[in-house]
Amino acid sequence: MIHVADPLVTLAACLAPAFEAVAGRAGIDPVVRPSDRADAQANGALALAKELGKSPREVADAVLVQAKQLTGVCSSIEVAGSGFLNIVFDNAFLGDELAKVAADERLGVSTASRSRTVIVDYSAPNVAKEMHVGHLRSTVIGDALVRLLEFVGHRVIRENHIGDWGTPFGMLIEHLVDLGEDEAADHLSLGDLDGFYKEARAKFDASDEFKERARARVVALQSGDGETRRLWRLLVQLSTEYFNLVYSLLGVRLTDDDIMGESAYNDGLSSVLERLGKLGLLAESDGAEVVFPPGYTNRDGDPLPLIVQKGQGGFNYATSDLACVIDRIERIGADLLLYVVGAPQAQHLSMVFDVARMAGWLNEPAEAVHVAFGSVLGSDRKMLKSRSGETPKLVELLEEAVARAGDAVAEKNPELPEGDKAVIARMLGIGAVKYADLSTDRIRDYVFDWERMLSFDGNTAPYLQYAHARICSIFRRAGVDRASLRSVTPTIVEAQEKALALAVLGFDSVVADTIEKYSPHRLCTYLYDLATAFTAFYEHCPVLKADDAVRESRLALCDLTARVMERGLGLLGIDAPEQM
RNA sequence: GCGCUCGUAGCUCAAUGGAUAGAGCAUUUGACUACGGAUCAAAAGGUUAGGGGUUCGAGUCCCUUCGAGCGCGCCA
Repeated sequence: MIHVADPLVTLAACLAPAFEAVAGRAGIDPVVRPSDRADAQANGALALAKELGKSPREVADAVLVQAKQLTGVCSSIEVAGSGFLNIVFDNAFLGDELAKVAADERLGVSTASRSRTVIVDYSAPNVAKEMHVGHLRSTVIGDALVRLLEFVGHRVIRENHIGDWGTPFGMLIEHLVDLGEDEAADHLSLGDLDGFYKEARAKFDASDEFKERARARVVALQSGDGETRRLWRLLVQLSTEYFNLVYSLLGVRLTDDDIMGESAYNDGLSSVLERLGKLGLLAESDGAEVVFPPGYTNRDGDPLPLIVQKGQGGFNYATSDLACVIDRIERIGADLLLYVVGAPQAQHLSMVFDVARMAGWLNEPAEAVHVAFGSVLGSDRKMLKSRSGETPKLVELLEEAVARAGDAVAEKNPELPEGDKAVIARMLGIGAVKYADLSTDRIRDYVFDWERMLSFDGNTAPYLQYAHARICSIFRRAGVDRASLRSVTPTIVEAQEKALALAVLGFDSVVADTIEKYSPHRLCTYLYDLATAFTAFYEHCPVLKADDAVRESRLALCDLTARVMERGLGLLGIDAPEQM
């Protein structure tokens, strides 16, 4: 495998010995950062000055004297300001690095030093309930993380923890019985899941007789009654068929094989209780079996319990979540559990993880991480609502995105064949929605705005897709085989070429950084910067009009940019059409 | 009441403890019969909510006040 490092990483490795020689000890970080005054800067001298009892500039000067092995990597290195080292990369070095990336299927992205078995728990819609924007965030962020983690070589297991169990299923099954199976199937296959749920709920609230039947049905379901189980499976099946339609429209990789609903852990629930009991972690509180993880208090300042068995004897979601941890670690052998779940559940998950650690189920190096995200807001900065005041259905939102993108494509590029138009509209519309969701720090709430996300200007999917399509158009005009450009060593001359080269070479680092923080927005920001660097290059550096050698070099840069853009968008789950 | 998260330009958002806090919208000005104008350049716009502290250096770390959102025993 060809390993190509980010020039900043190479530089840091080259500078470290010089810093260590000056410091007289190992383990010095040169603190290499991007710079707006040079290609890079090393700030390590400032931190070292106090330790050595010298001024930062003296230290920087000393490092400079030691740093002779930088020839071939840098063309200039100088001390500036209060002790910064400003570094300019050698153009030939950058060209060689680009050639390595061009020859690499992975575009220079290295695989993880330690491959882990990662569970990504995401999407998690509820059976017989509509998918809404909350599921959008979990699904889109989770899907991007899956793609990123797989790309760097982890064993990734997708788990869709659907809500397919619990007391509501009594009323849902009784409602299904009332309607008749065929009628209910029609109802649900139309995607009117909320209607079905609401009708059941209304009957439950209005009729004592229905309420009684629903309760009896829950008991029958939990005791494994055959006919009840069959009806339950029918409900689950109708719902998952509907989910699959949404996933397909959305272009995420979840399938029925990834479903691990709450019901899947039923058999492990009593064992959770038993094991906690044996460990002496259980306490009895108001008739319930609970665990008190330290550090949590309720309104009255009393210790807050995690309830693992209700006063009535039933289990709840905490029990199921613990069974789930056990399953993932003991059966699957996972060492990283990612929960792509909304921020409001932070305390619950934190308590579950703490209890799992207390019980010894979740030990180093295995870890569980809550990949939390904020809410989707309307322009009023309140939870997004449709005009009628309801939570918008996810499918309708996606369909509107595709329709709006279709209008834009029809307007901007009327010559496209109808069939292509529909395909491209879907890529643009879905891409826009996903990118809007992924491009801001996930922990914050974000404002949903059709016009902004579908704009061809600014940090949006259509802008990035356009940058990519524009490059593809250059190749059509040039009539070159893109693959033939991949053995070319680009010649870096102009400042815009160099800026683009540095952007391309930074792909490896940004992928690693994105994964380390579980923050897809870092990759988004990078791709936007790449597109910006490309347009500056494209503006200043003629490609097709240039002389042969320069033309080939610039075409190679174009090819690399397009490949990084397409791969980067692909890691986010976003398509990059060649025309739009 | 306690806890968690957030607070950055008019708006929407960036910014591994590093120099002068960056983009995009919107605003103003300019370039060019255009290698896809779905373009580019420039200007203007900031007490990083307030106050203290740590540090050579703080939007970033700590404390505190204010504001917003969310959570806090048998729903998931």
